[in-house]
Amino acid sequence: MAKGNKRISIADLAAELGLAISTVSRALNNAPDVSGATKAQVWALAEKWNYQPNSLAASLRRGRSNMLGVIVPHINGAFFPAVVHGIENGASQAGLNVLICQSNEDARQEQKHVEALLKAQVDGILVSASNTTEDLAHFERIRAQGTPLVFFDRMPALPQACGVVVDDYRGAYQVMEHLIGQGCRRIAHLAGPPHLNTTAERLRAYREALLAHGLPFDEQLVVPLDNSTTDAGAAAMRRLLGLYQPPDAVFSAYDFPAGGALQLLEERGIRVPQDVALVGFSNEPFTTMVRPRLSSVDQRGVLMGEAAVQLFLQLLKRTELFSGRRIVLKPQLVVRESSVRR
Amino acid sequence: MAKGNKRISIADLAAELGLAISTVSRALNNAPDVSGATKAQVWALAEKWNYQPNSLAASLRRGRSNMLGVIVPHINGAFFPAVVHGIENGASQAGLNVLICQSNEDARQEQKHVEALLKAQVDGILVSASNTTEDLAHFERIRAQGTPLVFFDRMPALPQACGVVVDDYRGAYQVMEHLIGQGCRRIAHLAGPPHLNTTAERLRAYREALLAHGLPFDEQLVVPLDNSTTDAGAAAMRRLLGLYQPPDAVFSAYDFPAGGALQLLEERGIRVPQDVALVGFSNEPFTTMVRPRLSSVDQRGVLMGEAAVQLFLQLLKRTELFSGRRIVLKPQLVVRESSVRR
DNA sequence: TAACTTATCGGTATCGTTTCCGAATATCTT
DNA sequence: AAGATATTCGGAAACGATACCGATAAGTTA
Repeated sequence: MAKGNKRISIADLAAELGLAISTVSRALNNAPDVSGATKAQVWALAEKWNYQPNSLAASLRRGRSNMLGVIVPHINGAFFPAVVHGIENGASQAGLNVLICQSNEDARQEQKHVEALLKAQVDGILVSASNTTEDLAHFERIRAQGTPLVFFDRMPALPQACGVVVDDYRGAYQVMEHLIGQGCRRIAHLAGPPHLNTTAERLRAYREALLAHGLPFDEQLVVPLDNSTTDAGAAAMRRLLGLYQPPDAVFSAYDFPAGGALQLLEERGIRVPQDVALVGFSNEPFTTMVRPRLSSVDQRGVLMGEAAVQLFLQLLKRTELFSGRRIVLKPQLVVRESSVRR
Repeated sequence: MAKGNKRISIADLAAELGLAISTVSRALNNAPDVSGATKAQVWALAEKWNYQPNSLAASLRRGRSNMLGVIVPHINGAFFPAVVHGIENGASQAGLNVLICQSNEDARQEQKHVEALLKAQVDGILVSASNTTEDLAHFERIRAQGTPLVFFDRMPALPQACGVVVDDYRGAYQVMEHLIGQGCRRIAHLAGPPHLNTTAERLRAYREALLAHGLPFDEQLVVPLDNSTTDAGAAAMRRLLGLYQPPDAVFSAYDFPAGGALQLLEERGIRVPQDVALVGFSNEPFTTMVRPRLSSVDQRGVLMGEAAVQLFLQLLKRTELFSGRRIVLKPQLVVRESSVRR
């Protein structure tokens, strides 16, 4: 072992081999203008001395850090972890490290994370916007810096934003057709935030599917959720049951509130799906553990993450070509006991 | 705006103000040997030009990157996301960025991630070992580099490893005392991997609690789980039900298998908790959604993450003082319907 | 008044790479 | 055999910041 405990650099290798630093550098990078013989020498010594390149220095010189910044609202539930997993798949294939940040549905934290990521010189930023994000200045700033930016799932209303989303409208529409096909005529909707593209689309599909099938759209049947917890779902369900004409089906924009609604219905002795059919959204693992099993819509998390990285890589090559480009994934309705009437 | 689209450096600021680069640097760092007047100048211009320090350059020079590497087996379920959340809390307080990697319970991926993190010059590494980690060479390498290393939850058998864990023995022992107190006399255990400290401790507590209460230890009642899924739990439960003398209680080392066992018992028409009492481990959110609600043990994820960062910070100051130091958190038994007999 | 602190700032080496450019040798043309 | 082209390597300038050391001016002390 050379140099005692100190970390060794290409200068050390160069000195030992009597080569120039630049030659060692190109040898390690397998450049074409280094002979095979010297490459072999360099590689051998690097191996022997366990040389670890200082990626900070390389990044500084190159101008890029080989790091990908990711901002998610949270990593609870199953969806965002799945996306993160997909991102890591794609990133490791491309030789990129991934910096993950949680905004906790807080716009201020999101801004902070954007600043931090830009300061850390990430090569690109992948973000799913928080619930509370109204001001979009920090996203503009990313573009201004020339850093590739791609959204996933939650896309803010930016004209030329790139991103990959699931076709929420289509998924929700399938839910509605399914419920209507099961004979439900008075379908309620537990709605997410109206300013989120995802939940807005689900609501739009809810409405348009009703009208398309000659069913009335009753505003009383649309209950906004304060958050995506079981409690919020139970509260919303309680309100629906207090109606003069309660619904015979509930389509929830999220799974956990659907679970909460299920609990309340159980307490009240209302049968699911016979009295009230129930469908959620996200296909959380717990949907198969409750009784009756909860129908839901799968959002293709892993696929979404991988697609987001692909889009980023394309953006890296030719920014202008992919401006405004968005990839739309097909969701998958998973029908279970909670919505099947016999 | 100056310099067109280019990112500006302290050299630009220095040139504009007629100062030396070094002075600008110290001004920005609020060094004591810069006058208040010039500091104000520098800060004003930095603000006006939206100067963003290049942390790569600073890190290169300083020798530390302000980044914390984290390796988790996965971010499914609720526990590890909670830990990650705690880590982010602690890290952001300390001004550190967090690099999160998933090993997917694969020792090879874990090694890869260690290499990547070391190459990325992280200031420290926080890791919960994978299921399949036998060879510990990559952990030794971290120590050899002088990089602080702290484990959480899953700790390998390294003599002087630092880490923060939950008292699995205590938690499991409480479970057993609870079950015995409920009148259960033939308690089975769905066991996790024997080479993991966590699950090994749970098994040990299972055994010792039995003996301490004068109950026999029957090897047939200990069923190893292939993984921590519901299917594995159902399979294990099936095996238990095939026994000549089936158990009257099951303590599962994880929640999801407990959920699977619950499903199977329901299918067979076996009442929980009257015929078989059931307790899991991890306190997953779904435990409150199934019927009967599942008793479980909370592992204090957020707290664990924060404690891990604290331990890292101490390690950073005085490595030698905290060698072998481990923080032990108290778990919390949460009793629900699945284990309460009346 | 000379010497000595103190406050403030400039110059420069350095961190470890990459990359451009040019030099030296070797190989290939007619 | 002389010039043209390829191959292989070395030198040196960056990248952007930090830190050591020395210089200058002002204030203090004897």
